[in-house]
Amino acid sequence: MQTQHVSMRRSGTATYATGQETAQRILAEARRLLMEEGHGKLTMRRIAKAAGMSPGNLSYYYSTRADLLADLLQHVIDGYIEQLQSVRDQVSDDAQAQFRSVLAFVFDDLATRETTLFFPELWALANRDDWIAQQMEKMYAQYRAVLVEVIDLINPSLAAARKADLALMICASIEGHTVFVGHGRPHRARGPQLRDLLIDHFLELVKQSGGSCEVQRTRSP
Amino acid sequence: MQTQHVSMRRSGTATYATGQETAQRILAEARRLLMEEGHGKLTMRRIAKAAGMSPGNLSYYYSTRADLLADLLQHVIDGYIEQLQSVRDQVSDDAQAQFRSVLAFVFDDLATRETTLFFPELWALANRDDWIAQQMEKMYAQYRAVLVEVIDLINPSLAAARKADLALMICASIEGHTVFVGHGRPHRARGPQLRDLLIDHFLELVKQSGGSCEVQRTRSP
Amino acid sequence: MQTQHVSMRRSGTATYATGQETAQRILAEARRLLMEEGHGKLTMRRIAKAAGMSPGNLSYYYSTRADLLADLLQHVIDGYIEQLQSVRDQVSDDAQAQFRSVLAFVFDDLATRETTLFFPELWALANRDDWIAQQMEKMYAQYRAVLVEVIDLINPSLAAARKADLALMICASIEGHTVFVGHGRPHRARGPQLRDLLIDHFLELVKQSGGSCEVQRTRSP
Amino acid sequence: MQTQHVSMRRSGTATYATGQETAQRILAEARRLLMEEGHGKLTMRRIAKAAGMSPGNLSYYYSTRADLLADLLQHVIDGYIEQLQSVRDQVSDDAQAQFRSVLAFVFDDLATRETTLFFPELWALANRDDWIAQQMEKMYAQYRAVLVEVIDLINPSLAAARKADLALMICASIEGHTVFVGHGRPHRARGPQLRDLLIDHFLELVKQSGGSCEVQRTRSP
DNA sequence: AATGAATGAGCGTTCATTCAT
DNA sequence: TATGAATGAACGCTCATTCAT
Repeated sequence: MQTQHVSMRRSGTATYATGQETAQRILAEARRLLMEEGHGKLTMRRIAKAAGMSPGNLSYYYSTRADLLADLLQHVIDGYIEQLQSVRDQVSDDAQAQFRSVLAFVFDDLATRETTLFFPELWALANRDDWIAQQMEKMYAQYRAVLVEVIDLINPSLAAARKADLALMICASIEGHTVFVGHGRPHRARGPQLRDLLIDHFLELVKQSGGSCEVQRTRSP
Repeated sequence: MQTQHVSMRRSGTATYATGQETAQRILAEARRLLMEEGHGKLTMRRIAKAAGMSPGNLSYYYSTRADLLADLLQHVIDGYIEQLQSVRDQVSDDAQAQFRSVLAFVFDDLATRETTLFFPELWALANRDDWIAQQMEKMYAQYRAVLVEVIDLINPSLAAARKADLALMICASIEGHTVFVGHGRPHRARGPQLRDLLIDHFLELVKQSGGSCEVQRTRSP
Repeated sequence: MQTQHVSMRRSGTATYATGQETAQRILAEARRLLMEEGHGKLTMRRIAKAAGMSPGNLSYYYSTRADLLADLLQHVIDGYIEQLQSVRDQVSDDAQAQFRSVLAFVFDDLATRETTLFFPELWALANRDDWIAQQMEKMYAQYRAVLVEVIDLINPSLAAARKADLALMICASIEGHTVFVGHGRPHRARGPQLRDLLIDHFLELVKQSGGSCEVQRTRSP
Repeated sequence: MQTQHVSMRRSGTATYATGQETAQRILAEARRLLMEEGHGKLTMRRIAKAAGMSPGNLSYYYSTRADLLADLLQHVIDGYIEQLQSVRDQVSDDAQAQFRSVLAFVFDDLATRETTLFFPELWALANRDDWIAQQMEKMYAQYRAVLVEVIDLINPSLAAARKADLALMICASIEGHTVFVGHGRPHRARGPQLRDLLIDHFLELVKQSGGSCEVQRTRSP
């Protein structure tokens, strides 16, 4: 919308080893700053200082703040995707156990300082910037793809659209808890209880859910 | 219906008619700016310009940005609380119908442009500012209090702590949908389906849920 | 030079009793603020607030800051003159005792918080504003007039110009101690010793000083 | 002769030639402004404009006004110390001649435009800022150290504390004349007479003064 | 005699960005 | 690759002042 993002954001080609390292350092420090101070304080100067370089040199790597922000987001999001996939690869055989452990991982992660601070910033940013919204959706799509696979293992008879809806609802519901039981949030102490309550309940829903994704006001008899 | 909220932070007393109008205009424009542009662009100068006044005069009404932000939040939050209470007062007798209509209202409201834009900003702000976090929690506490009452009508046998947990979980889960099915968000089209699916299922959960708030891994007979 | 001071600075005529009181209050509070915060923080707003009135009303009494400052200076200076004269009236007969007590009063006064804070501000202001310089000179002239009278009592044989020079030198020397032994200054503890040393010696000088005001490199026979 | 003082507060490293020049220009213009306009008008913007640069660039060299002020003070004070020491080094052998020439230098310097304008500002600033008070005291301490040495040459029998008191009293007395016989001040014409009167008199005092620093009310045989 | 309301300039400071070296 | 140096706009905020009421 407002900002035009190109896929190649870094202008310093970072062909030498030192340049590569510097590029990594920039993203790492920017990530740290974003988490610890919020995106309002994520200024070029601060990033440059944190990465031990001059503002001039930072703008050699990223000529605009928007470019840096774009790469940073990719960087952070990639990290989450990796984490999620490694979790999924670890658990095995039992479909329900997989379901539980994937959701438990996400729920527990949401209470980390990093995630609690980062995601609300991301959500707010996605409201103003299409590119960010797009990257965010990509990330969540991958997350939901994992969920759909596990749901399919548990209840293959469900319609595809139903599975997608269930995954979306589960994902959204869990994300919503960030604001309430996240790091430093008022109901953090209820986190574990809510996590188990939510997971149990969603598991039941997946198991018993009918084959249609049509609205079903009543499910009785 | 719109109540006139008395400001706690404004130093301009707004005793004259013109002052009253100006005070209203400030909050209205600030609110609009917060939603349209995000809190990063909610500057004193921009608000002043939007309200058609000099920066000096704005700081006659609000001597600091924090004061203005505080009043703005109160203003917006009070609006939500009012809406919620009026919804609750409208629905009648049947407890389950009350449950459905309160949750449906919140879910539908979340898809309005205003709410979709405002709440993520609020969540992000709450991470950096204790006062905002506190006001936000107050608002959600009132919301959940309504939920707890309705839950109590449906299933009085539940332990108090269980009711509180259920209300919290329901509230958090619905809020989470803002980012996915809110205004302009990628899954907005699935909103109605997700709403009904979620509400039906939470209703089931409330009805069948055991009396204890302890973790119950198995719920089968 | 820069500022044009008129003799009638207050525009509010203060014909009513309440107006008179308000005018007094303004000066009193302005004086207090000047002493406690320095003239850099002596703003119209602060004075208005301290005097419990609106800035608008303050500018009814003093339409510009310069006017207020002018009256304030007069006010403060008048206070000092009064004090000095009352001291002189109190001491009696013995000329040398009068000399001692007038100088001791000035020296001790210079260590009060008010004087230590006020006079350097005055000196600095006098460098930029002729009117202030003029008022200050008037004040010091009155002070030195007293000194000259006392010197005359002690050693009438001195030439008039010599008496004036002595008074000026004594006055200047004592004032200089403000910066060193004034309130909160590093050598405050030596104040009493310096005072007595200085007074004793100036007294000797007055007593023995020859009749001419010409430069006398050698005083030996 | 002019030594290049290394700044302690400047953050711009001024490694290039242009940077060096700019740094010099800033201090020079700031000094000029302080003397010409007074410390109340010594603003960052004015300094920047006077030095022909943008406010942004000024704050590249001095990130805060306090830092600039600190360096400026050091700059000016260092200049005075240097001057004083060079004066002292120039005069030779005769102790009394040294005494006369050091005091005469200070007294004459006090009538220069720069000194008359600068020192009252310094005294006023020292009342509000501890750091400034401290630097000022350091400067005067060095000045008095010179005086003490010369006093010691003239009258070695004096107690150390007595010498210190005498130096302090002489220093304070001379400084006090700034306001009366300084540049543009009403009694400037009497300067030379007062200078000689003062110096002669203090020299007598130093020569004849008893060995104790105790108060001596009577000195007569 | 007093207040509320408003202006517009100025403050110190931070910012993204540019460019010569 | 990297730094030093510079710009100009914007930030929140305070100020003296004005004026209708």
